[in-house]
Amino acid sequence: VDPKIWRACAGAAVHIPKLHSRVYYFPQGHMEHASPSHLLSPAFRSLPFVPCIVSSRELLADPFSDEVFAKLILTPLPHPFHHNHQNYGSNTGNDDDERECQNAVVSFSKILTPSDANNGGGFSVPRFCADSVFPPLDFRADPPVQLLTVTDVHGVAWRFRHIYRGTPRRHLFTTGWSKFVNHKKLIAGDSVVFVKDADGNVSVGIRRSTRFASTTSIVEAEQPAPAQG
Amino acid sequence: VDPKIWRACAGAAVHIPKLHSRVYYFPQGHMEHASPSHLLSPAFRSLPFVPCIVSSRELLADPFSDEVFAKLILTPLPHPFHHNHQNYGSNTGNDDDERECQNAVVSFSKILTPSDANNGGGFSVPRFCADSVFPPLDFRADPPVQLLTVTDVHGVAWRFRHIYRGTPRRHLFTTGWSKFVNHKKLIAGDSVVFVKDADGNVSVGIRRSTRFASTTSIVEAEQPAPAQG
DNA sequence: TTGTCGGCCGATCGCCGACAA
DNA sequence: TTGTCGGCGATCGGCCGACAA
Repeated sequence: VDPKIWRACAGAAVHIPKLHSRVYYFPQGHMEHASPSHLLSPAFRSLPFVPCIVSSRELLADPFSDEVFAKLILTPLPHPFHHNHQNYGSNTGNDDDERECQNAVVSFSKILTPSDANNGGGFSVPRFCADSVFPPLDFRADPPVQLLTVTDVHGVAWRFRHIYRGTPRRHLFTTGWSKFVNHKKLIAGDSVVFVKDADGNVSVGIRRSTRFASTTSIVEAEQPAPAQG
Repeated sequence: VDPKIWRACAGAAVHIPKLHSRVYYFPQGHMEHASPSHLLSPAFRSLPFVPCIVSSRELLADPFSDEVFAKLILTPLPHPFHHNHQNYGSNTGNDDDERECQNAVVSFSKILTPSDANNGGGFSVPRFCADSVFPPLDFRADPPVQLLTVTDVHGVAWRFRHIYRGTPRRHLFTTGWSKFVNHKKLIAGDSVVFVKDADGNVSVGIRRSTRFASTTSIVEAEQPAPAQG
């Protein structure tokens, strides 16, 4: 998975330790989050924490739900960390892919409204997103319209008809949007993330709202969110 | 799963040993059919066959594909079979459910034509099926029509509009058929099996044609098959 | 007897500007 | 600036008899 779109989907608050960095593994915390059947060597289970090295690091996306996650392999260190050890890696600063992300990358996320997710078929493109992420329209045309190709986390290409119309004028996705919503099984409250890289290529990621088993809608509580990433 | 519809789906050639009957387990044959990861005790792997008792027997259907299968648990016998042993069960004759199936049960199977599986939405009901399996229509009506409710292997009810119309007259399923085809993901070459029990209740089962990875259609080769079960 | 086709009608999809928040 | 609505035109699903195999 491309690190730019991965990072945009995960959000700015998520930090994944870089390769070869030193981390502490907390067996107790892991046990609480993992499934009950998760097995852990008894030698580690009783320790409060285990010093480790990140020996493998992959940014992945679920092939069905598109949800992003990281796969880390931690190798226990034979001895606790010692200050000023010569083989220390750095835990601070940015990873290579994080640095790359900050380099000439623009992203924008929007929580889908009921109208966006409806079978009505359209998507209201916020003005800022159209101006800063998508290729500029030819405003001499009436109405200005273009075919936009974006790629998802798996590299699959999706095409949206991007039009600027209506009174007052606004940016919209029409043809192609409904197919995307249905295929990704998006509902109101989910988010879409558009990312433009340095070459002007646009990617799209999705972030699903946490859906409770409760019958009450949580869409209201999810509404107020910062739009720009 | 109801044994009547299970047997109709499996076909007359399929024989499942009855409970408590004696069977031979062939490890080599099983290994060849099972997935490579299937584990088998080394104690059994080298034997040509293992005398067993059928200690559990269930007729099941895959919840997604509707394909029927049997789950047997075989308990190895400590010693090879001896003739005239007092605890011998019988391997011949019919199981209880096979006997039940033969009792006042009528079934009919048809391989779906392209027209049956098309999105056109209809199903040509063969004359014999309409006469012998489905409840009789009121031929005084013009056209004769009724709403037929059938249950699948999971006990889910499906409703088909059964009408006798056209020139020349023929039996057809219209409303409800397309929904069934799409939900079961049926294609031309697959079969449907209708079963009427002694109480006149109608069940429906499906049997999928073996589909090869090859790009050539196998529909032609599958066509000539006996219709009545 | 029954598989396939073209015609046709109604339902749904989805594009549109109006309007208001 | 943008969310929702009603209108309406295009498309599609699916019911029909004709016809032939």
